[in-house]
This record gives sequence, structure tokens and C-alpha cells, in this order.
Amino acid sequence: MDDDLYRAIADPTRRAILDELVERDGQSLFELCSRLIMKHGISSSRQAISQHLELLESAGLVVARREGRYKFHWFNGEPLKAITKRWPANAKKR
Amino acid sequence: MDDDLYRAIADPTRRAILDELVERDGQSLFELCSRLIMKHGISSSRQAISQHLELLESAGLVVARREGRYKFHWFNGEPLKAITKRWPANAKKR
DNA sequence: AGTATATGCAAGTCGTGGCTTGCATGTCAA
DNA sequence: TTGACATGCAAGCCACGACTTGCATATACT
Repeated sequence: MDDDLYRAIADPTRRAILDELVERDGQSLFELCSRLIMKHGISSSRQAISQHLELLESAGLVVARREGRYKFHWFNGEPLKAITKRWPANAKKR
Repeated sequence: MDDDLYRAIADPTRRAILDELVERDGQSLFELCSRLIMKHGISSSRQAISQHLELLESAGLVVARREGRYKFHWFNGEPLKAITKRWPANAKKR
């Protein structure tokens, strides 16, 4: 079902990518890589980040568009609604 | 950080356990096992479900209490708040 | 054209997660 | 106490996921 969604946010690197995109939307792959190293202490290769982004895209959490030789990425939090819709996040009534 | 939370909901069997507990709170391990098989088509062993429950407990999504030879489990959705608090789930303003 | 830049593709390695198996512990009922 | 029931513990297996490596493609710049 929305298996991709839960898999996508299961990895700490991918969560950091989402954090980065929320803070600064529309980054390219290279931009993301360097910023992840700088601010999040992540030292993965470019290919690793690229693979993470593919997963995030298939989960709908990231929208990407190719422009020239760059590929820019935007955050999309809409799929996250499914989580709180599925389980009540509020405290139970006693 | 709240790494346990994301790992906990990454597995489809654990998500089904949460679904079951939301629908019928306070089940024992055996109760859970049989209902997971019946209604969710899950055919894991008792030990597998038990291990899943341990993970869900450490994530705070399930609260358990031992009574006699039974151990009962309750759902707690409060940790899920961290997800929507971390990333904006609503559509972006354009 | 040629070179540098930005990204994509594919195969291989390695660790971890989910599951099983077997046995141990603990509780109730006769 | 003995046996049945409910759960816990620990080691091992196996597949999948994260990552790397090497090469390919594509776009810009001079």
C-alpha cells in the first residue's frame, strides 16, 4: 500500500534530506550532498544520496524536475497525512 | 533520536499490530497473534510477534503490562506527533 | 571539437532486520 | 506436585537494504 512512505522515512539519512529540503527547497543533488555533509554530519557518496532521493520520490515525499544538467528537488509533505489519518496521535480519552 | 519510532512503523506487520490495537485495545500476545492471522492475513510465529511488540514498546507506541501469566498491550499514538511536528504535512503555499 | 560538470545506471559487498528453532521461565488449575 | 498454558530468552539463518565502485550519458563552457 503506502509501504514506500514508511520505508522512506525509516532511514536517518533520508530524514535528514527531508529536513534539508524543508529548510531550503529546490536544491540540486550536488547542493544537497554538500549541505548534508556540512550541517548534518552525513558523509555518504553522491550515488548514495541519489538513491535515497529516488526512494523519496517514489514515496511522493520529494518532487524532482530536471533542468539542463541539474536536477532540482522539492519537499512534499502531503503523503505524511496518511500516518496521522491511520492512527490517532492524540492521547486516549479515559 | 526518535530513531526507534521510524523503525517501528517501517515494518508492515508492526503497522498491522497497531491497527489491531487501535481497533481493540488491551489484547494479550496470544489474542493478537490469532487476530492478526484471521483479519490481517499475517502468519508469523508467536515469537516474531513478540519481538515486534518489544520494538513497538521501545518506540513508545505500545504500552504493555503483565498480569499473571498474560501480558496485555495498549496502543499509544502520542509519539507519532513527532512526525508531523518535524515536517509540514500540509500543502505548500504558492 | 574537447573538457569539465552534473547526473544516471548496474553490479557487487556487507551489515542488519525479521524470522525461526529450541529451550527456559513463570503462572494457573487439577 | 504435576501438567497445561502463556510468555521470555538466545542463537542461528536468510533476504533485503544501504553503500560503494566503475562506467555511461548528458549538458554546459571555452
